[in-house]
Amino acid sequence: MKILFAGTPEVAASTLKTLATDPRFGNLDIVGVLTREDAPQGRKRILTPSPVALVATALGLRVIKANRLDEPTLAAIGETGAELGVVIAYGVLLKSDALSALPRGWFNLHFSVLPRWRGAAPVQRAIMAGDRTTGVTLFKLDAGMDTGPVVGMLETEIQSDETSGELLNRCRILGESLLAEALPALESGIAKLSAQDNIGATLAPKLSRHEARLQASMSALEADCLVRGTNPEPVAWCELGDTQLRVLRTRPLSTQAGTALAIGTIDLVGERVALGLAGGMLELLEVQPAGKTAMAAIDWARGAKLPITIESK
RNA sequence: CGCGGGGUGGAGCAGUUCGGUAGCUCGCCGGGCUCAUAACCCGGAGGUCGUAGGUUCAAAUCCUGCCCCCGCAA
Repeated sequence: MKILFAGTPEVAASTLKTLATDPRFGNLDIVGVLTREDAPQGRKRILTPSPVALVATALGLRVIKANRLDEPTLAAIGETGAELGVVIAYGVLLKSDALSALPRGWFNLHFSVLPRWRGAAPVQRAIMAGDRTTGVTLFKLDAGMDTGPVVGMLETEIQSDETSGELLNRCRILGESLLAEALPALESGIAKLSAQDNIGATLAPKLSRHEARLQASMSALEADCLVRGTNPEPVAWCELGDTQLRVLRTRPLSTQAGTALAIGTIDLVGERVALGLAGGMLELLEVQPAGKTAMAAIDWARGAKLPITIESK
């Protein structure tokens, strides 16, 4: 089957590589790869191709770079002869004329169990909300935001110490299994699509840095979910005087008698570095001071002048 | 030329303002105490202070160039 792959970030690039090289997808013919245009990256704002573009180029695939599906782009897609589109985090909304550009339609691999967490940051939102399980869903794109009929889904438990980066990687692998099952079914026409039930739908908008700020008023569990959900992007942080501390790894700490810390205070509790919150204590495991590389919290504590108080808003 | 922080034994930091014996908390090695220990005590190894040049009697510290790491902003 001739397919067009559409995606942009690292997670999509990994799956593209699998689709192109794994024997499970042997009868797949990737006739084109659609990805976002090169974008400035990093401090020096160097124009960089997307991870998907890099992988596609390395695989010798035809690459179409576009941030909008305008006439020329649709024409280029048409020239590939693709029958079906596989979309993973492309980052561009497809409107009706684009949706009808491929005879068999577009199928989006989404990293949540729809209709929960529709939108750009499903994995992060699931962790931040304290969900016990999540998964991947393959559905046919329609005009709405992640609202199309579902081809299939696979669920997985969220580990209590799992970060978004780790969970996303597991979901990626799950998603590849799902595609391995579903693509042949779609090709032969035996796949059944079932409409989403809008009851229970939640939105997962992109995370802002502002949302990733640790608040002293949180519970230890909430804060831990925030830290895990925002790692590796945009990363939880707190303010220490005139500087900021990024908090990469934490663990809720059971509060024993006599060990409670004042709310908003970071100090040593035995051999552990802990942050006192309104709802319990949060052990800091890995942090990154502004201007430094990430380090074990205990190492940071050695050079920091503890106790120290975080500022809240 | 977007703003800013940083590079000092294995780790994290201080010392740089005002040039003059390499410091602190750990780790590591050895010894001691202890029923025992991540606790405590004693001792020890380990550093051309990112790099190249300059100033100076003397540079981690002052001057100049370069390399590398990172936060913010986009």
